[in-house]
Amino acid sequence: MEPRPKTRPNQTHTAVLGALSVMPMTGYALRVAIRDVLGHFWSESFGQIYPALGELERQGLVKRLDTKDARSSTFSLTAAGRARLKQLLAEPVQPTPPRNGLMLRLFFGRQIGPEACRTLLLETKVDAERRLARYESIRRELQEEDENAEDRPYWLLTISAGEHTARAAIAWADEALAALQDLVLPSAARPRAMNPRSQVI
Amino acid sequence: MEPRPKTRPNQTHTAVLGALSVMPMTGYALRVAIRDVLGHFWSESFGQIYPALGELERQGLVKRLDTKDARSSTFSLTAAGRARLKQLLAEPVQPTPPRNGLMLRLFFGRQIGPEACRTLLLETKVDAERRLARYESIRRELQEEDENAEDRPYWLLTISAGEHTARAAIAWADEALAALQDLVLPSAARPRAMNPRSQVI
DNA sequence: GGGCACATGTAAGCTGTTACATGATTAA
DNA sequence: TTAATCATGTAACAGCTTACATGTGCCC
Repeated sequence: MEPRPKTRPNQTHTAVLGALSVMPMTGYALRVAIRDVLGHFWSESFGQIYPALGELERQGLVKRLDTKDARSSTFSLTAAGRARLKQLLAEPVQPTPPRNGLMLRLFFGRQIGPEACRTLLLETKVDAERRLARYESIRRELQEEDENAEDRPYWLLTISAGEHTARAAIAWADEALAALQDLVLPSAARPRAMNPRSQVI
Repeated sequence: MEPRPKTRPNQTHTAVLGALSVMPMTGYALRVAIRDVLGHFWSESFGQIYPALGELERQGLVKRLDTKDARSSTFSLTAAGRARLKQLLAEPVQPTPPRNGLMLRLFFGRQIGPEACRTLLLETKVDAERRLARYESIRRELQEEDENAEDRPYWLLTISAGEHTARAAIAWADEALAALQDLVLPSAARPRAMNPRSQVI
């Protein structure tokens, strides 16, 4: 009974090192950056960041600048830290097991009925529209500013992914709402039979 | 210091009760059903299912049928269990904090370079295509069989979501691959400047 | 006879969230 | 002066994964 045969690389480390690769930051700023910039596809809980910084410092991957103000310290990546980041990013993506509460509810939608499903879908659609608007505004901001020109093309890839996903969610919600409509109404009441494919893309 | 002010409802219970609402099953069959049927949007690790069944049995939400074979027991939903399921499904969807390893790698793609990103995107695309094919075949199967006619429209909603998502992933991957191409080649080498929007939908 | 699918569980331990605790600075 | 924001951390614990442990029945 070996103690620990397989340690998965800590993904928090990847995110923290990555954020610091863009610019040195305090722990607090890291939290804000991860929430506001990576927020579309990543999250770190507050209580993870400080322990991670401590661990990374112990390993010599980040170092504290700025000891002038004793109450706050800015961390920056060391050369070893940058190397470690590349290593971590090169590792295969570990797919996170899916857990989509919305789909779970819809799959068992018979138990809650079409009306409740309709509400869920409308919420989903509104949410996707909000997200889409945000992505589009972020894209505009990014394309206007001249900072981080080297990183920008990569950042735009993730924005683009968000846009595609949001548009797909909107199209799906519309289609699903129509299908529910057909389910509730007597079949003859609506002329056009929904062919799911016809709505797609 | 109160002991536990806020207990989030155990989502494993929802999935297990939901699966049992379709048909009575053994723990083993539950695991298989959750993996094969809900697998596109849900997962339960093996070690969760038996403890959950025990807890649900203690609460009188499921009961053991079939004590004829002592080594295996089929569980079915009680009336209380069905009521509890409806209650759980009616609760607001708790959004799971996102953690998308692919996006993390692309966002910091500058560190690994365009070629590594290209590889990631190609893998993503192949994966999405495989998923899309699976969804389409499941849809066909579902539309042919006559079992579970009441549940089927809801199941199709989730299949449809999978199809939309997969198609969006494919379109995005194509667009992203083209954008990377532009990044690598000198700008004049390719006539058409990529306007990300032009490729969308 | 061997391997695989069926079947049931337990134990160890990591990951990640939430609440708690504390304090400085700044804007209204 | 009071609230918000900046700032740093710790403690408790829920949730989940993985590995371990065990056994039967069936098919090739």
